Amino acid sequence: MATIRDVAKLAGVSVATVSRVLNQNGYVNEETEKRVRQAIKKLNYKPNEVARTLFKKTSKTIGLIVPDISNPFFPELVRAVEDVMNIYDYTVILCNSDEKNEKEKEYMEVLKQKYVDGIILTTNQLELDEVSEINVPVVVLDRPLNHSFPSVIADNYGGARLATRHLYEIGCRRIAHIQGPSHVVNAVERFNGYRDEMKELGLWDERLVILGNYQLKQAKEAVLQALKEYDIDGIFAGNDAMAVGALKAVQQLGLRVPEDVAIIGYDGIPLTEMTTPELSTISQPIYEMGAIAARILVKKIEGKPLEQIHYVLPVELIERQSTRKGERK
Amino acid sequence: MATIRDVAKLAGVSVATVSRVLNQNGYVNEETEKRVRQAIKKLNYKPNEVARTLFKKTSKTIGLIVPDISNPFFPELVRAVEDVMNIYDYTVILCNSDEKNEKEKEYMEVLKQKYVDGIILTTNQLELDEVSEINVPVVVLDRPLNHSFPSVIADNYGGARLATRHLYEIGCRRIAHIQGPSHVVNAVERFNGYRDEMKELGLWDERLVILGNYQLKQAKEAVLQALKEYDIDGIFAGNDAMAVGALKAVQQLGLRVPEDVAIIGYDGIPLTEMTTPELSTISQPIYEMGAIAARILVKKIEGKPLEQIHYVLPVELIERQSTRKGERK
DNA sequence: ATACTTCATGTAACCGGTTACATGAAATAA
DNA sequence: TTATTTCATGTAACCGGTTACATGAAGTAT
Repeated sequence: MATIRDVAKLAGVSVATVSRVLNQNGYVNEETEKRVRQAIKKLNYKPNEVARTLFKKTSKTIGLIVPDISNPFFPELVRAVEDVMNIYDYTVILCNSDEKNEKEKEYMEVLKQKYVDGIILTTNQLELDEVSEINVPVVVLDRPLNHSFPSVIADNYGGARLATRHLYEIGCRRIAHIQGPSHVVNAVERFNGYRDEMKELGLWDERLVILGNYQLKQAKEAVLQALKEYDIDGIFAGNDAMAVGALKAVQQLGLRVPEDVAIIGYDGIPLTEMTTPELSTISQPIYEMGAIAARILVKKIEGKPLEQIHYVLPVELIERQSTRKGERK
Repeated sequence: MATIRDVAKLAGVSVATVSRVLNQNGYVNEETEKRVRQAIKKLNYKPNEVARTLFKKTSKTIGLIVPDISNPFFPELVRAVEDVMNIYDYTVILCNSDEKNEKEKEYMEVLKQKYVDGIILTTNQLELDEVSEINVPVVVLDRPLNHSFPSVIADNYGGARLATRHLYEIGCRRIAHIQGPSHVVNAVERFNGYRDEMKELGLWDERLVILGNYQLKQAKEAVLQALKEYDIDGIFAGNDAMAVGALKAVQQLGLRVPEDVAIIGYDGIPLTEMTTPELSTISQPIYEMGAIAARILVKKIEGKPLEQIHYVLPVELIERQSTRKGERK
């Protein structure tokens, strides 16, 4: 591997001059520049990013901490972040935290030691004091963490009300909700939206709340149970995976979707188009969330002012077969 | 941020001694070590990885290049790589190539400049000369690239024969194959397996080969077309997404799965359990593939000998409703 | 003619670690 | 008692870039 000193020697100039050519700053004579560029080409010289990082204290690298990339919500988010950061010549270190505080903290530490220029974080866990001692730009994604950091989330509360009202409008009156894990903030907000909408509709009945953990299997079991115990004609699942679980439970009991039980999910992951019947869902602008978070982070890194600190993106009702009006009795 | 010199000063020793304590090499007096550790704690000193990397030429970071993380085959693979590398204290830079030669080359270049210790590559494209000039350990994953690099793949050919024979055994005689894109090596191998098995069964008919591009939508359209033109009673899809496309096409035409047309996919992604009927598939040990690739890479990085260079992992037939024997006429 | 810019380039310190080498004390061997 | 090891620590070069500062030539304003 050629170094800047090799280039300097070959071109008959000092390293400073080579550096000037490389970074296009300072004065360099045209002829000299030509010689330097030739030397660079001849030696196939590529500047060592690590040396540059050490001096400049900026690595053109960011950290992205997600709970679990194999959870189908995250790949698109990660992809968006990578795409945008790539445009700005940043590279992305991917970290899976499994929502574990310990892993998150370890990763934060490692990322800092590697001089990442910023971190995008998807978590509920990190407590204020821990995060605030981080002297690296941070953007919080998908889950509202706390005040001080810029954040990008979707309108969980509003989306939940939308889903609930939709079920009501197609004729459901006994609308159950499969709740996500209570330590996940957005799951709680969705529950709140459901509860408030149900109260407003005069349909609230706490027995219609089914506990889920965002996983298909557990949701399926829970719904099987619930369907036996209570009269239910609509299910609003806290995420799409649980909606599939609900779908399977309903079908297993020989009930029809949406005729007997209508189902709507939440997130809008591609999966919802693959089931039969296709699932209605509240679609979050997943890609856009990732892209915005990335753009905000770049701005913070570059020290530019943010027009806005907290982004709450609108969600959208996607009506598919699992809640089709005409198909309900 | 405290540096090693701050620690040295506080502990009243030289930087060399601090470094010795940090790296547990060389002689250090017990008392001295204690003082140094106290200073480290007091200053909350964390060594600067970048400086270390510059000198040692090893960054404890690897690059992972995949076509597209939002393709549902890859999240699990990526997760496996990250998990294993994490154990060995490596960090993973994720790159999406979209199978584009240009992006791959750019990423390779950037990764090298960042002194990554190794690269895991999922590609068909990179030509021999380009890759061989890379002086970083490389492991090829999922797709056989060429001889010189260690590789981890699953038995595509064998899996395809297995799938085809399975359809035969449950009674299918007009077995179609939805082929993946011809520039993807594993798609070609799956096709070869299908073709050879069909020939051996005396069922080969090239009109039964349907062109797909690994995407659901395109496969659905192609299958709709094919079902109208030819008599087909079984479909072996080159991947699971296309199997879902086939399922939708068959259902749209009012045919039953598996009674009229049996369907089997390939890959074994979680999605196959979410459809109705659930999809039979040839399951690749996705997580294991990623994990093995990561372990091989670590060995190469550490200069240890590999027991084996090319790993071809066995695949497994997962029989679900879409090919259930009893349910076929 | 003198002073001040602008242009062009080089020297060397610096970023924050690691380590080869030097130095010397204490312990052990001959 | 002297020679050799082992233990303990420090000095300074090095990794490969960047840049503050110095130097000097050429151009131009006064």
